[in-house]
Amino acid sequence: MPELEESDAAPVAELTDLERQVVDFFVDGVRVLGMPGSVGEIYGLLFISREPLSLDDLVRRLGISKGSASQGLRTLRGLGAVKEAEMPGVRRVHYEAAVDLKRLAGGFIREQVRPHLDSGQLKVGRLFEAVAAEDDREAREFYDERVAKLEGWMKRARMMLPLMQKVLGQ
Amino acid sequence: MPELEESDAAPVAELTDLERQVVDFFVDGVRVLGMPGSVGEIYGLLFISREPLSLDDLVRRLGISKGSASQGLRTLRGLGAVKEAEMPGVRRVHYEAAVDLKRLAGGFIREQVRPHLDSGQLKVGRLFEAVAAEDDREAREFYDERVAKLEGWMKRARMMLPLMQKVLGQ
DNA sequence: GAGATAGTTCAATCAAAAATGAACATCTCG
DNA sequence: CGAGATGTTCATTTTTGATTGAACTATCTC
Repeated sequence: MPELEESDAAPVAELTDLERQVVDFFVDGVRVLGMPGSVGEIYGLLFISREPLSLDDLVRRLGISKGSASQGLRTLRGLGAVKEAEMPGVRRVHYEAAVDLKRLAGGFIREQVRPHLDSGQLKVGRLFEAVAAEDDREAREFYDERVAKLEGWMKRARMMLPLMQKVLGQ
Repeated sequence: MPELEESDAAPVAELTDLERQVVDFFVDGVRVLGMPGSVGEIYGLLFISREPLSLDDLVRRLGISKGSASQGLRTLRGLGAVKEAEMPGVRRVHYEAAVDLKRLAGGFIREQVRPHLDSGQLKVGRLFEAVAAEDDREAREFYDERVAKLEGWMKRARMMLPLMQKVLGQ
């Protein structure tokens, strides 16, 4: 007794159990890193696919919109998390997951971490200026100590980056 | 020529320029770490305050609801990012910012990072099971290699934690 | 122990972020 | 060319998650 067929959709292979689990794994992963779930879906499916997939493959298999897929691929390209596969004679471009952790981490740091650290740096500079404008000496000393602490925190955060690269790389 | 006074609100000291900047700094900071902005507001104001503040102080100075303040303080307590100040003869409990980076990082790792790593660990285990159910030998080998890679990534992520503690601590 | 004071909870509201999909390029090759 | 195929953009819709605020609990004070 077949259920009502989905009206007029092209027949699309459901994700296998394994694919579903991997996709979900990466959805969670990228969410933790502050990125939209669709990016994780796309990367996850590419990661567990034995052959490169086109944008249209992703749309059909994941059931997401063309817009999401396009935007998600743009993000992944920016991170260096996908590579275009050479497919002679095939027009449509196909992607595969980049699986070099060092490169992935590098991309993430460059695109998502560095900008925040840099703008934080700037803001600390402005904080010191704001502190200098304080008239009361005792207050100014307290504020100065706190902002200096903040500056130290930012410095340590920057120290983490190469260290991360080291642990993750190779 | 004074502007129209705010109707009937209790007179509340506006945040100073410095306070505003520090609060904004921490709002951005906690957002990057995936926490609600109000948590950053509260921690930021405590961080730059020369004396401990009560929940009600936070509500009035930041212009947030009692609910947000209560919930935000709960989160910060969970992280070990605030301390209750001893104030003999004062009923209402007052808080001050904990400013030991090692402790802050430890709290963040314990509350926000560890749970994700643990659940990821579990999921990788289930992935290996799903791979084992694959019939085609070639496919199974490919999947197995990929999931093993994932397992390796998780291991490296776990290696990062003590390292972070080390760089940030002391 | 009655009334005030302090703080928490949680259903309802609101706002920020993500996803959609139609319109718009840009190709490709017959 | 020009007709299909491919991919991007972006205004709108949807979803998610944060915030509010009223009701409630617990605790002090006299």
